[in-house]
Amino acid sequence: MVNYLAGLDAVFLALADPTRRGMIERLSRGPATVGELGRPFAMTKPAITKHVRTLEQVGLVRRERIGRIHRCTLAPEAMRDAEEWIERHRRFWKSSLDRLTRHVESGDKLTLALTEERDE
Amino acid sequence: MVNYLAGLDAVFLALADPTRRGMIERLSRGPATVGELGRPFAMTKPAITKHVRTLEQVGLVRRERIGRIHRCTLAPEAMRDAEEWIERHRRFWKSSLDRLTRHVESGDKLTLALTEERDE
DNA sequence: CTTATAGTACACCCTATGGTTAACTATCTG
DNA sequence: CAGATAGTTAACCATAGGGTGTACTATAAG
Repeated sequence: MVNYLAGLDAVFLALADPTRRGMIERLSRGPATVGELGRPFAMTKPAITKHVRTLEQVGLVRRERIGRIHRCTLAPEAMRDAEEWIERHRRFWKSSLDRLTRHVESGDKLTLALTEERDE
Repeated sequence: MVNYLAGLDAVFLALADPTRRGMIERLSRGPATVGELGRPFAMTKPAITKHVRTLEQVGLVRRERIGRIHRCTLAPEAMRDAEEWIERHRRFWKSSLDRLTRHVESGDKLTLALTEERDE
């Protein structure tokens, strides 16, 4: 019924890490190598590799090998679904809040608000 | 230097789960009890409790106890930072893509594009 | 009082995540 | 060729996440 795009899980999960968000911020100012992406963070190269690969796998980063370096660029189209999802539910908020307010103001109609969605 | 709001970690992580996104979708159509939130999902009550608590802890859901039921409402203000973060980097995309395109079109200036941000 | 209902707490399991060290491949440079 | 540089792979570790079953609290209802 509700469509849980598997991609949303992955994108939100990728964004839930400060290191990866930092990499995205860096990439939003232009392409960078893996080494450059990792330099600001106090962690080893394999850890950096993993983060970059995560970003690549969820489609947020594209990679191009040039000689021995890997040139990474941001591919923020992958963020569209995530942004749309959030935006959609932030919009619904206002209307549902209005309805709620109406119920609250009418006192004991609260119970109605609670049971109106039950289907058993 | 870069401000990694701890809250962003938590909100993105909360959104990275289909069950919790489903609960938010449900709540965007009006308040609901914990039981109502969990009914669509094939999992036990303690699991539901945990998901709801997660949403509550990151500030996406507010809870009000009425007798033995817990009335949950959406508090999507907590999504603002997340949405803003995404929107910010989706905006930067276009400009950085423009710069990239310029470099690509000029052939061997690619190397320049890769080194221009190094500060060591 | 007794039972059903709403929800939580606790102990536990399994797997995924984020990190490490060590060793490796591949490219660039002297 | 020898060495340095960029990056990955593999094995491992600790912790957190999502789920379970069972037991519990508290309110509602007969």
